[in-house]
Amino acid sequence: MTSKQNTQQKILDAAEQLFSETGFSATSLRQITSMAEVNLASVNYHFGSKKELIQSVLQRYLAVLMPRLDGEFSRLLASQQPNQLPTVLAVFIEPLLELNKVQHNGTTMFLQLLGRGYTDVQGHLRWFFNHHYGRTLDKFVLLVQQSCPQLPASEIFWRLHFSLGTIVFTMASNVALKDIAAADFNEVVEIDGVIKRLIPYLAAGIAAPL
Amino acid sequence: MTSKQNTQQKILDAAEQLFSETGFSATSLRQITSMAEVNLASVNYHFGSKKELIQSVLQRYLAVLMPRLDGEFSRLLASQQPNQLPTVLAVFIEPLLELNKVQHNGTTMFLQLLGRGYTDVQGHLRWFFNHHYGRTLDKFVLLVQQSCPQLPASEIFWRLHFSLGTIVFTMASNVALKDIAAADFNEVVEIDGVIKRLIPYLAAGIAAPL
DNA sequence: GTACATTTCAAACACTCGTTTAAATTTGTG
DNA sequence: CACAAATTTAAACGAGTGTTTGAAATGTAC
Repeated sequence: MTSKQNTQQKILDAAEQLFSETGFSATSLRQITSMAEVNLASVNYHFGSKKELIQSVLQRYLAVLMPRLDGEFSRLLASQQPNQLPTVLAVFIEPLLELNKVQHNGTTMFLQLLGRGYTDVQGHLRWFFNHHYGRTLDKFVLLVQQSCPQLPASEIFWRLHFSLGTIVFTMASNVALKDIAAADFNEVVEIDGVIKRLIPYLAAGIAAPL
Repeated sequence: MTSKQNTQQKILDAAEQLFSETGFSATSLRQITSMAEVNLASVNYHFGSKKELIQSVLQRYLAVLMPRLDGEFSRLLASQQPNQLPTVLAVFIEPLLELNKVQHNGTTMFLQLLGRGYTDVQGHLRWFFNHHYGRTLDKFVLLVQQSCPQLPASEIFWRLHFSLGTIVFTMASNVALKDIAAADFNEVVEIDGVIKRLIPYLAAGIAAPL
């Protein structure tokens, strides 16, 4: 029993690291099992298929993150007056940073994985996410609409998708961007720094005058 | 001679469509040559390798786009006083729209390809782009710096990459977004309309207070 | 029309991929 | 200890990948 847990965990750990570095489809099961020091066939034995392994890797983060997010959103929605947009964004982003206390490099890896999910394999992952966590996302959209009453809903729709593009793209190319920043500006940037830079940028864009 | 031109062109056309739809590495040479109705080996004969084919596909757009951009940037730089940020962005985006007059779906495909270049194969494409068009890009960064003298160069670096994410992601999911907007808001949006919406959003984000 | 260069073509190469199989091993239980 | 269930293991499978090869076909120039 301990060895089963051990094998599954070792596979998940290696997979999440390689997936976030190289992407889902570019990472082979042989790379994963080699890094995890387990047998190749154990992925199919424990998870069924590579597809299900990908979902399991994401699920480990989402199971921690989404209930927290849902709670925070409900809390903000309960307040009588509309919330400030930077507050809404911060409440969205803080549980992301909390992931670091659960797992080493949690936020970085999860957001890179999320970005990979959009750019790599769109199909089954998007369905998986919407099916399980669509309700929570609706709450967030409602919060933003309350913060920007001057904007029509359609404009908010577009601007939230613009923002999603920024987040996904930034996290998917996270490592490359950090390297360039280090080379060009002698900057050492951690994920927290990137996210802190992201909030004022997104808030200004979403609330921009028409 | 005509058949050689024909084969190369047919390969480039099929490759650019499949690359933008599926990504570089997920698209096989057999898919490309099958769609182009040419022999498998002709890719290696005419382009050398898949890697060089990818670069040729991008080069066909860049050869049209970058000289135009370079000219516009030089023109703006020649003016004595700094330019307004929305002006700089508009000058950057308008040549992108010009691509549509050169090739069918030019802008959409090119930006999707650009996005793939960042998320798929980082290595040789980034080198290729910087090596050939780094000077032009520097002019654009300089223009933005002149428009936002209060921002440090490193902050502008990050915000420009945030903006690139928005552009790439929006264009990559262009079709899906237009469908959702039409269904949810009874909006009929063309690519020009999306880009017009982008400019105030990006300008506000880039110029956001620190 | 012959000679030469260019281009096309089918076939094979060497390799990697995710998955399956069946035997060997470890583990839990009566 | 013995039996059965769970797990690990090495090997192979079939399919797909980019690339190479050498002969056939086509085009060009004398």
